Amino acid sequence: MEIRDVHAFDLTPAEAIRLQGELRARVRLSGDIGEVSLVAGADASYTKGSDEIHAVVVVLRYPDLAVVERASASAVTAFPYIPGLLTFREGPALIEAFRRLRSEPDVVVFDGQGIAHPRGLGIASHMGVLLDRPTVGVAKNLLVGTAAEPAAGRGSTAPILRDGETIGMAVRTKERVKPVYVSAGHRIALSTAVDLVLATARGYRLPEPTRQAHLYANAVRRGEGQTTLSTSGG
DNA sequence: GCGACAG
DNA sequence: ATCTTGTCGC
Repeated sequence: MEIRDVHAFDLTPAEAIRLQGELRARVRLSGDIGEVSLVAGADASYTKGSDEIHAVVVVLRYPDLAVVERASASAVTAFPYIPGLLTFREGPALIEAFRRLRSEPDVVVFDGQGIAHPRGLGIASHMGVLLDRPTVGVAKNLLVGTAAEPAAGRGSTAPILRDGETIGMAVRTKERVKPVYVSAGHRIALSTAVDLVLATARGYRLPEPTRQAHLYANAVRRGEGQTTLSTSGG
């Protein structure tokens, strides 16, 4: 993907928090993503004891969800994991993976929060602004806010509330299985984000874009990353 | 001051 | 996130 600006990541936690305050003003919570033909999933895997990170982006064709491209980038993280500052740890490697991507996905699903974040700038929103592309946050756990338990059936939802405001939606993607927490990332409405998650979740708790990204990230970490129909790197 | 805390 | 086998439940 084309990525114009050079973005700062080498910051102290205090500087990172200040930058988030500036970037959240650029997040847009609306926008018609139009006809989706390519959906991407982004994720990262780590090597046990080291700070080696393996970031990947997997592009799937919509609606059949066939994988059409994979890109990866491995690096040594310079930032520790601090709740609320995840992007400063995974962002650099993810940006490189996107830089190596040839296709232009219509929307990207991230493993983590969108605006359901202490400062309204989870990894999906942050990356959305940097990539200037529609993004969705799909987290396995909440960072802020609370949500009631959605009904047991697939497709049931319950708003993620924070100070009486809806910042996301708990979505049951699979019957009787713990819901995922969806929040708008950038250039997308929450309802559209929820629709996309349900439309791409087929048989598993996690939607296919993130599920495929998970699998590929682990493969890359184990040195089994393909090159055949994908873009490799690292 | 005491917990909570995406991946 | 990662370390890890079998096991209980739908």
